[in-house]
Amino acid sequence: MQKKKYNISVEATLEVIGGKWKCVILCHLTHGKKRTSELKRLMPSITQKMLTQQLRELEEDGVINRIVYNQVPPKVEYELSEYGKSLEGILNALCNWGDTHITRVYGDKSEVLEKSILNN
Amino acid sequence: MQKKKYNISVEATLEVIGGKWKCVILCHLTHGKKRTSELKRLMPSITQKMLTQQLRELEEDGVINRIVYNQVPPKVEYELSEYGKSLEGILNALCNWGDTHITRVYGDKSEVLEKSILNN
DNA sequence: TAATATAGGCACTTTAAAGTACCTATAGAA
DNA sequence: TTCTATAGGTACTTTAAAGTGCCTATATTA
Repeated sequence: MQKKKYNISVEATLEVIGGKWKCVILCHLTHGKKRTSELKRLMPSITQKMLTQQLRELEEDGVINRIVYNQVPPKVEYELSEYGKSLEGILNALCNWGDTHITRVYGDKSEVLEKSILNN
Repeated sequence: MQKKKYNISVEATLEVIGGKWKCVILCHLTHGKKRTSELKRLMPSITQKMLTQQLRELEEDGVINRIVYNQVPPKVEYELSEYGKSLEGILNALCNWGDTHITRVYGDKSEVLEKSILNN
């Protein structure tokens, strides 16, 4: 692995949880282990390819575990690894801040949050 | 402003602080007010265009204040707004996590962090 | 007098991230 | 026997993010 130079340590964090999907995936995993298909249902607009790709990268970085059950049709679960749990505080804070921000900008959350998640 | 639908509230956070530069800029601003040229020096690899663009967007979202001094050559300062300060906890946590992660992955921080910031 | 520092704007190009389409395997149910 | 659900893989295309190059204004300094 080639040693990259960072100008500020937050850059290292962004390499792990940056991008459009990783924080979303990790936030869902803070609520517990999830099958691939469950994640897909929780993120209706992610494509199969992106989901698999992001999960692979998160696994490579050691923040999630991939649990394969040897059965057909296949069953694979993902969960935060012990190391990934060190991100839980950040992930919850990111979710909460977004929640507050939505209220600040739009007033009524129900107008911008899909019904499916209003009861979270 | 068109009302976007979010499937999870962290998406709203990412609209404000997502991308390659915004967290970095905000992290620097947690250490206090900074002139444009200071930010540029702190982020040697950002281009003038990206810096200005990201600062504009952060200002539009209400997380930073732009302070213009009417003088020549121009002097402009940026600081976290009151609202932006609600992100301080997250920003510090992101920096700290990155710091730990670098140690975990590379062992010796001095090999991957530019000297200029090792004494931060 | 000419160079410098400052904080940008704007048109264009490049690159990386994300998305689309189509493919695999197989147990069990209809 | 055909269909469905599951968890992918792969080649290709599109889109959005980021970068490049060149431009402005003016007080101060060398």
